[in-house]
Amino acid sequence: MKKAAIDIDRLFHALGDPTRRAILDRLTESPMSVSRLAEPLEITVTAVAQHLQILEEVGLVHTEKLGRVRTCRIEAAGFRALEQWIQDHRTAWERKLDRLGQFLKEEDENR
Amino acid sequence: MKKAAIDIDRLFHALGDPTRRAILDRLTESPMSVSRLAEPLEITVTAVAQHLQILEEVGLVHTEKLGRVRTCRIEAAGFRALEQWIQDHRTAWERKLDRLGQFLKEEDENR
DNA sequence: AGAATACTGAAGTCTCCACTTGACAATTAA
DNA sequence: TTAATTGTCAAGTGGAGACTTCAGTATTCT
Repeated sequence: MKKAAIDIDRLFHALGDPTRRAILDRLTESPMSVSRLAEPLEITVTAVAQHLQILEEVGLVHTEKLGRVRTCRIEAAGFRALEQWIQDHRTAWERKLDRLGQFLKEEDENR
Repeated sequence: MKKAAIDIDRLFHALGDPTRRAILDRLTESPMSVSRLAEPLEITVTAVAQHLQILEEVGLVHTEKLGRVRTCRIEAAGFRALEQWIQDHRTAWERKLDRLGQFLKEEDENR
């Protein structure tokens, strides 16, 4: 009965948006409120809240509301899931790329 | 005058689609023609070709046409770009997460 | 040559997604 | 208490993107 597994689909999708990556970079500096996050981005607070929901769903951000302020901070789970995916694929990838290595040396004139 | 830099936006976007990841996984086994790639996926050859174009643009796949057959194989550049992005962000991320560590221990009862 | 194979290009459909607006709720400040 | 701040909810708009179909081109097979 674990936390819902992080969906790699949604993870990549979440990271595919420049605004969301900007939010993450910003939160890397320090935790921050929603409206504070919205300031430099030229979009509505509502839009930022929507991005935050997505980021939270994939475990890249954690938020918590105290009083009227929702404080957002970065979370490790999503990042770890991404690293895990890469880990899982690097092996197969490198194996393949090694096999290709020989193959490509034979036609090395076309680069 | 280097190759057009791989756009991290497009990279994440490319990897965000399950069909495209399936194509990649498939190509990890061995190089393959477009129509061969299309077989197990339940979509048109045209659709697969469109996916391949995207994958090629972000350096995850390399294709080459000989005669009437276009052979597709996996390429390292995109994968490396992804690892690079992670590398660049892990530091900041971990620094932040460490700082958070102390903070979170103090409220460790809510998990 | 004629038929099958392997793709390509253009155009259309349909769904999803980023973002907005506008109305509202809750908290804090004056 | 009134006003400002901070965010939330519901609904709508516009554009991108994952397909499809159909018509065409080049190559290989018979």
